[in-house]
Amino acid sequence: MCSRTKPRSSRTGRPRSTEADAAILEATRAALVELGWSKLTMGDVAGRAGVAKTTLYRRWANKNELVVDAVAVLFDELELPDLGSLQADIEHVVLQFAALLERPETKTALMAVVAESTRDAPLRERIRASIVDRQKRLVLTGRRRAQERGELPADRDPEAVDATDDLIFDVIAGAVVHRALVSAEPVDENWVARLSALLVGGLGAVAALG
Amino acid sequence: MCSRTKPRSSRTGRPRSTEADAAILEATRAALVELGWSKLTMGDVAGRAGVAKTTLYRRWANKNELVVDAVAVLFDELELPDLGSLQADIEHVVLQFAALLERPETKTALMAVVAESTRDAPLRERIRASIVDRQKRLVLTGRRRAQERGELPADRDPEAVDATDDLIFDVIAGAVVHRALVSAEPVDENWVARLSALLVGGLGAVAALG
DNA sequence: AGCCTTTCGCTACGGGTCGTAGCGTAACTC
DNA sequence: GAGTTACGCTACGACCCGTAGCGAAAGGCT
Repeated sequence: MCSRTKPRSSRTGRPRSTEADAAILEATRAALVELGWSKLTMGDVAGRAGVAKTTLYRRWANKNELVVDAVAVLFDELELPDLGSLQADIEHVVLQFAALLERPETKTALMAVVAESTRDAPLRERIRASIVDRQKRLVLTGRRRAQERGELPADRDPEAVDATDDLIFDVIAGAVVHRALVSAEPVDENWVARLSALLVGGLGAVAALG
Repeated sequence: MCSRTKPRSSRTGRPRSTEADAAILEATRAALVELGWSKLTMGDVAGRAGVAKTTLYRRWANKNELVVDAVAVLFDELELPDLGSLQADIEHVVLQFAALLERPETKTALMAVVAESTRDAPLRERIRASIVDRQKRLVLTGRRRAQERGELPADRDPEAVDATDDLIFDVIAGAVVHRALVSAEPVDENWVARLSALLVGGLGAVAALG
């Protein structure tokens, strides 16, 4: 980020209103809660934010990118405190992620923008940078801690480690999303306990693959 | 299905054209491939199918339900041949499911209708009945076969069995979808081998929870 | 201060899609 | 043949999109 000669407001002229930025993103989340993704319109968001519609289009090219930015900040809440065991860490982060998916803003927006991203590479990259990578970092630190505790063996083949990290990430995030949005059933302690038991029990078998 | 007094074409009057049904669903899939979910319009589908727009609205209330029906038939391809071991069965069905998700019709449509279903209970039920349950059945038969082979212990607590079936379903389907659509990386033999190893290795730990 | 540049709110617009209504015609049942 | 329903077609109001043009506001630069 900020890699190309820092064109921050291009140095001259009237600067972008940061209050407008915040108001627009806040209005977008409010509109997502009330209307949902499909009925959200740019004009409605502009009205809520007390801003002209043209001001939205100066900042975001379309509804998809606006919604990604509006929802991305919610994923800053995700943290991974050290609870002393791999299983406890997993259960904590899964419950956190599930709580995030229960919020109406994310519930209606996340799948929608992912669906759009299948035909829009820039959008896919934006989602990856502002949402997906932020979650994936949790997997890396969780594994590192488990290795420091001796719950997992130290790294041997770095490629295998990366592949396993990718797998665990897709399994955890995918399972929670599928449970919450497709099966539409609660992510409660019972379910989380089973999922974490599956992961902790299965990680040894995966590591044995080398 | 057909539970309420079988109103099949209500007995009198001109019957619905089954050719039109097929043409519309086929046209919907073609439009999904060419245009994707967001740019697909009812008028365009009607034109492709050689049918008036009003004919579409007599059958489907909106774009969501039409697309669900158009995509649902693709999930009939999913089968679970007995390959002799739980791990082989898992790997086969995962590769099948991944191939289905690689098709542009399903890739663009599946996440979109799931996103819509978060605010549309009838749509959610339609997806469950015509797509989700069809996949879930594979998990049940896979488990049953593994038990018959002795790879998994016989049932004790039926509630625990149901909970584990639900978990396995969400983990497999969720992981594949997340890998294919969110991470946007290939579901290849390497990845599938790791996933199935994780599942087979972890199932014992889950069963121990009772 | 004055000039330049950019953003702002506002209005208006053409283009497109939605979902429905109304019509005359076609197809099937009794 | 009479009754009923589906069909194709056209037209329509309503809505949303994304942009253009305007004068005014808010900064930087000399």
